[in-house]
Amino acid sequence: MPSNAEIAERFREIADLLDVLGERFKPEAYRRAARSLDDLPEDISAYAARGKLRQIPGIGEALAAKVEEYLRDGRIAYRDRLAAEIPSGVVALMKLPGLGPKTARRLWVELQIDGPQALREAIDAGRLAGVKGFGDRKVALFREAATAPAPVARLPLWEAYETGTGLVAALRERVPLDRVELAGSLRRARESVGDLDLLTTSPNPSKVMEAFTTLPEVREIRLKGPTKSTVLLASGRQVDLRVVPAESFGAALQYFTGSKEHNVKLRSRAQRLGLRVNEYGVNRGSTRLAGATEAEVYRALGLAEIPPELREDRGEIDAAEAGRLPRLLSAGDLAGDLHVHLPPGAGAEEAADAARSARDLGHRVVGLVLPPDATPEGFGRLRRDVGAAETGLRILWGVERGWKAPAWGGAPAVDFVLLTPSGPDPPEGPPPAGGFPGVSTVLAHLSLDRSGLGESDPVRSEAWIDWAAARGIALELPPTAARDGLDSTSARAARERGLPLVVTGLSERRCDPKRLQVAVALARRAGLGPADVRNVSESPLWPAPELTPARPGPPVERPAAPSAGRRRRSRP
DNA sequence: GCCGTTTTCGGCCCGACTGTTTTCAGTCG
Ligand SMILES: Nc1nc2c(ncn2[C@H]2C[C@H](O)[C@@H](COP(=O)(O)OP(=O)(O)OP(=O)(O)O)O2)c(=O)[nH]1
Ligand SMILES: [Mg+2]
Ligand SMILES: [Mg+2]
Repeated sequence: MPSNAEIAERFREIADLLDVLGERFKPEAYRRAARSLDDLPEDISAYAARGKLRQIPGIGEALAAKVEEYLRDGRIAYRDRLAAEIPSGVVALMKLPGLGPKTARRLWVELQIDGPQALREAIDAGRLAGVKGFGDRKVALFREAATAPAPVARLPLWEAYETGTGLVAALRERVPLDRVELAGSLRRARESVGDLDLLTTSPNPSKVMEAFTTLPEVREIRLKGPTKSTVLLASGRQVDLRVVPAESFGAALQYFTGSKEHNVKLRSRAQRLGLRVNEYGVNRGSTRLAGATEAEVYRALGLAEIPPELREDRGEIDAAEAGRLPRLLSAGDLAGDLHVHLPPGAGAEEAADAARSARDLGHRVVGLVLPPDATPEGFGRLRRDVGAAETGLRILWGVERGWKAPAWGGAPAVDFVLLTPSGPDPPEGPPPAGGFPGVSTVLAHLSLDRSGLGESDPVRSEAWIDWAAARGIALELPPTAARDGLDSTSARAARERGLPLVVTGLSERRCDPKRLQVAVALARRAGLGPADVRNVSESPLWPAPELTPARPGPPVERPAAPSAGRRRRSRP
């Protein structure tokens, strides 16, 4: 859906330009519409053709006209006029850390500074000295902002999770803390995370701030106050810490988890109810109604507690009011992980270790995955040697098979095949030989990634979902999202198509509960419940696809029939 | 520019930190 993204980008440009002009609410109106376009499940031109543009949240008469103009002309005259009036460098100035629309405009209008480079030169030439409101400290800050390297890119969720949990552990080592949570986009399980947001309660906030800002990995202190500090790590990654009293922990967690748009909607709702919501609690006048837990905060607003993964202002507040929030998957629902890699040439010991790691987590089933060069003979030996050594855990054997791999040459059959694509798009023509008939198949290591951030390219993910749906092939939700499988947006679409879905940790040698936890969070973000996920059952396999047999299929050992009530696939 | 179980016009979330401010503006979360 290229035009959705293009129009969203044009609207965001307009928003930035209007910011520079000092407009108050219009910029947010354009950003809201841009976000709606990003969230749209279909190409915007389909809405335009049906005359339904105005039904998109944040699109009214004026913006609908601009969408139509772009679809017709490939440009929006209003944007072009603004862009001609305001040098792009002024927008760049506004985006420097610590500078905003007011400063950028003043620099431009009063001092003819039209970009970061010009700002640095002006400062070095002393042109800012004595200008009202620009004292020495501010000028120094401007210069630093103008010469600092560009801010680091967003981090894929899984990496943010590792950095974040490491940081929490480091902080706990140095100072006693009551409660600590990672909040922000990480807690919401966004596929990409900009900064890390930490919330704590402590009887001694200043001690916590001191410990936080002096952590060895801290390169620079951006802000430091009694309740809030911001630092940059050596990596350039920003971390925000907020400390609040224990009785405000729930309200603060609600605030710091966001999203911003969710918070604004919630607080507007509170206003209507005669209430005020902030990070310290819910209040009516000077009476405090809630604050210790998030559930309390939502209840005070007449809402069911909204899972963090859904807090994006995409209708979840109305759903919470109506009691229509979905029952989401939780880690405890899973019977086991279906994607634990065994190393090349793994023997019985390694396989047994992997199985035991799963059993020790209380799992009832594990999918052990052989590397692509595995052979039926080697697999036969491995399975025999592992034998009945394991108790209380069912092993399902899978093998990764490349698209062009020769068909699996004979018995014994594995329990499932992880078919790995060789290119970015589904191929035309006959189905691959890598799989084989009669065996459940999942597309694995599917890379739909658009930007290296775990977010899928909507066009390609739709193509793969179509391809898999037509063949009864399952799709995978790994902790790395679109790098290796579905992200939450495409998982939502796949669920609507009724595809078999598996939530996996995609780990090496051992079942990794932390990776599984992240994958579950992504599944929750997709709105998936236990009924949508195959591996909630210890018989998680799904019907085998229809692939062209390369040779008569070997006898297939199916330890158990797939559960009843499975969805039927349809041919295209 | 959008939007409506108080509004079709008047609102549009609320607070922390910093700098230069003598009472607050700007930026950010
Ligand atoms: N009420 C309110 N809350 C905000 C605002 N801006 C940010 N927050 C809250 C909600 C955010 O999720 C949280 C953390 O802010 P961040 O800027 O780190 O955003 P977030 O973590 O959601 O996304 P990120 O991946 O860091 O870009 O603070 C705001 O303008 N108003
Ligand atoms: Mg954040
Ligand atoms: Mg933050």
